[in-house]
Amino acid sequence: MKFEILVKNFSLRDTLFCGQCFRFKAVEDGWFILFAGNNSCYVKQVEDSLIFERSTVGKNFWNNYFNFTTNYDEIFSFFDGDLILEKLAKAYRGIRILKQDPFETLISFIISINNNIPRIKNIIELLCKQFGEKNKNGYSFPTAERLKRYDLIDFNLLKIGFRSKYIVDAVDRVYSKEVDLKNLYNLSVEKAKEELMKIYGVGEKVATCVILFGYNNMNACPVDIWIKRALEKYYSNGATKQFLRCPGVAQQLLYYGMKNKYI
DNA sequence: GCCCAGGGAATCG
DNA sequence: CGATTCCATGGG
Repeated sequence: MKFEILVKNFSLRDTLFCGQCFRFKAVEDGWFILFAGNNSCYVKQVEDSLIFERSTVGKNFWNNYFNFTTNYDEIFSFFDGDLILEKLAKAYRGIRILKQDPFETLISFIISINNNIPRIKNIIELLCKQFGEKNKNGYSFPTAERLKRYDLIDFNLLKIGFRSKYIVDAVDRVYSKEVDLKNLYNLSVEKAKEELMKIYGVGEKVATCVILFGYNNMNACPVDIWIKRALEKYYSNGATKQFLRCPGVAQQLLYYGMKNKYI
C-alpha cells in the first residue's frame, strides 16, 4: 500500500533515533524501513509530508502508531518556564512518543538491560529473523505463542547472554496470562509496574519503558544512566512542576539531549 | 587489559 | 533500607 500523511512540527529522524524503538533501518535517499509488531513499511519524510510505500497495513495504523492525533504543540508548551526543557522542546519538537506493541516493547527492553543500542538492534533483528514470520519487507516480531516453542539454548545462540532466562520467564508469564498485557491499558503507572515486575528480570526501568512506549502512559518516567546524569546535573533540587506535567516526554527530551551532548 | 552500555537479582551490613 | 557484586557480550 502506498499513501501519504500530512504532518506538522514532526521529525521522523528524531522520533526514530531518540532511543524509544529499535526496528528501523535507514536505506537510501532518506527512506527508512520501519517495523512495528507484524506490520512494516518504507517511510520517508519530505517537509510536512510523510510518504509511505510497501506498507503492509493502511494509514490508520501508522496514524495511531506515530501518535498524530495527540496535540504535541500543547505538550511541549507545558515546559515553558523550565529553561532546560524549553531549550530541548525547541530543538526536538518533532519527537513523538510512539505507540508500540506492548509485548514487543517488553522483550525489546529486556534485551536492552546493561546493553548498548547497536547491539540491542542487532539482537532484536536476529530474534525476528529466527523466530518471526516472513512478510514482504522482512520479518514480524515473534508473538509469545511462537517464542513459547523455544528455550534458553535457542536464545543463547543469538548472544542474548544472561538476559535469555528473563525472556523465557516473560514469555511464560505472558503466554499463560499470569501477566495479561491486554489488561494494562489505562492503569496507573504504579499498578502496571506491579504487574510487569512479576516477570523475572523486569525491574523499575524496564517496566517504566514498557508503560511509556507500549501503553503511551505519559506519567511513566524511565530512569537509565543518562537520565540519572541529567537529573544530577539539572534537577538536583528535584523535578520542576513543568517536568511533572509530562514526565514521559520530558524524560525523552533529556535522554536525547544528553546523548547528543546538546545539554 | 580497561570501561561502558536505555539494569536487575542476590547478597550483605 | 542502601551499597556492592555478578551477570554476557561487543565496541571503543
